[in-house]
Amino acid sequence: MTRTERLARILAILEEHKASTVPELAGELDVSHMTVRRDLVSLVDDERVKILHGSVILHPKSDSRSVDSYYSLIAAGSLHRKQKRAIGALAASLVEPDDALIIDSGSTTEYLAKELPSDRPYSALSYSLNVLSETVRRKNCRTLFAGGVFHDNTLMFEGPEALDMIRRYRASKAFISSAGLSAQFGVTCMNPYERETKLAVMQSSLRKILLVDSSKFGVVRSEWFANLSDFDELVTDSSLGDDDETIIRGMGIRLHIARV
Amino acid sequence: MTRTERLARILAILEEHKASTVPELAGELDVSHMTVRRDLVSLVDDERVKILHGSVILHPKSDSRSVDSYYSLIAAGSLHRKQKRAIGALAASLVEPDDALIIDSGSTTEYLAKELPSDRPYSALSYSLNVLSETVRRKNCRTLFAGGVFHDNTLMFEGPEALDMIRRYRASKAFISSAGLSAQFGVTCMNPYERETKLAVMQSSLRKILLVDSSKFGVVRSEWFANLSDFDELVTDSSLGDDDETIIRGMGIRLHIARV
DNA sequence: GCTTATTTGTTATTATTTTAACATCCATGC
DNA sequence: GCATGGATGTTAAAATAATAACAAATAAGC
Repeated sequence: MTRTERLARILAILEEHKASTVPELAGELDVSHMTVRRDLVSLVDDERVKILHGSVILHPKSDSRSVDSYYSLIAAGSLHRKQKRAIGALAASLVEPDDALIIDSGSTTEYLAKELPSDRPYSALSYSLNVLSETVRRKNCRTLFAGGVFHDNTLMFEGPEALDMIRRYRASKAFISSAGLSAQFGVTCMNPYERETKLAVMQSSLRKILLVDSSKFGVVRSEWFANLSDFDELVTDSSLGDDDETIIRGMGIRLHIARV
Repeated sequence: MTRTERLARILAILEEHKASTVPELAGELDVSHMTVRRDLVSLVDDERVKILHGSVILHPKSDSRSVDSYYSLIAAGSLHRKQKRAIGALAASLVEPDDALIIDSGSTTEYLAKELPSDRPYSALSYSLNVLSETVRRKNCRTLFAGGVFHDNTLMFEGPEALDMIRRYRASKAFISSAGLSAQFGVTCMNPYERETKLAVMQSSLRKILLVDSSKFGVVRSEWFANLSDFDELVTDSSLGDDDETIIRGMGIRLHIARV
């Protein structure tokens, strides 16, 4: 077994058991305790693990994998991470005191939820587990949730009652994400149930704010739910092309560009 | 500082730092290392933490924890823990393949949710965050959720849409908890919104199963939602008095007693 | 094939933690 | 006020882990 394999196995064991000891790892890997120790210091240098006298755990920073990530769409290797995070942070800064928000599902809106301000009061209606996990823990945020049947690939809940709740609600701002947008074919998503929900959100919201990273421009998916011109604002990242920027501004949409 | 406060602070510190040591905790809590040690063994007995030589971490099982306990009603010092856990486990064993469940809010039902079987398919409708966190992670469980406005003391969601959803649903079994029950004054809870929800659940469920630890017998709270005789089964712990047992059996209620 | 460098193992020493026994403090009831 | 039981603190001995120095094994270069 190579050294690299050993390091990987150590991390795997820690993932599973949360913690371990040098003798335990030495037994498991069938090497001496000194070898384990030396492996561990190299993992410590990389900030992958933390050593307490007598035991090893995953580094608190990288450990976000245990539960949080269960309720998250943001995987380690997911695409356009930096862009999405920047977009989320910029969008969060648009929240004003006493706003009534609707926050759509998706990984970009999850970043928004993570960055939500904690110094002013507002309400937030959502329907996906990843957004919910963030809003419930904020004291200054009144959390509303539209339930339904759970879909475990999108972490979203959906059903007639959820639509009713959204239709009855009035949002001052809705943060909506999409899988594709095109000047010609409009703004599109992947599933019929997402479409239904987004349609209801568009109807109930005063200002409609689209959150998309620049890779979505020109992309068309199967489910249409709005025209680009239906949105009041758009938040994206700085890789946006000049043509696209001209088109968006030409439609009178307020454009926010997050520098990455 | 009381012992209970100390236990809670230890758990809080572990939540935040993932791990700690006896000297560290002793310094933080300003008590001797022996006191910390004795606190820790009691937490180990409750399976709340795990001790490795030289360090302490949250127990892997309850570590679903880092985030989870944020969504939990089960605090370190909460009362009748063992009884509730035993009741939850026994109630979970009543779940049969293809059951359509409604799971009420509360700490007893949280224990039920934690023990839910993973070897058979069923649906579970809930409306509280602690139950939700458990059902969403089970592949074999179809999760339904009745949304609404979030109440952060009970971790429960409530509103007209939630009631609609419950009323439209048909459960083969409902697991309901209560804050008090009395042969004379019926089964009671604390808040009007809990009452509304529980009433709806009673209406929509074929078999109504009450989960209460024995300390609730003879207790009357402000909000009535059912008579004892409205329930088909009752799960409680072995400290139940003989008189109460006779009354319950006399009503034709199937009684399950969890040995602690 | 030999030498050299790198990795791994062994051992003894040092430091830390655990355990246990006993002392002290504090609250409670008589 | 005094006695009693529970919780907390102190101390020393035993167990376990960390460190360091060196030996052995393996891999790499010539």
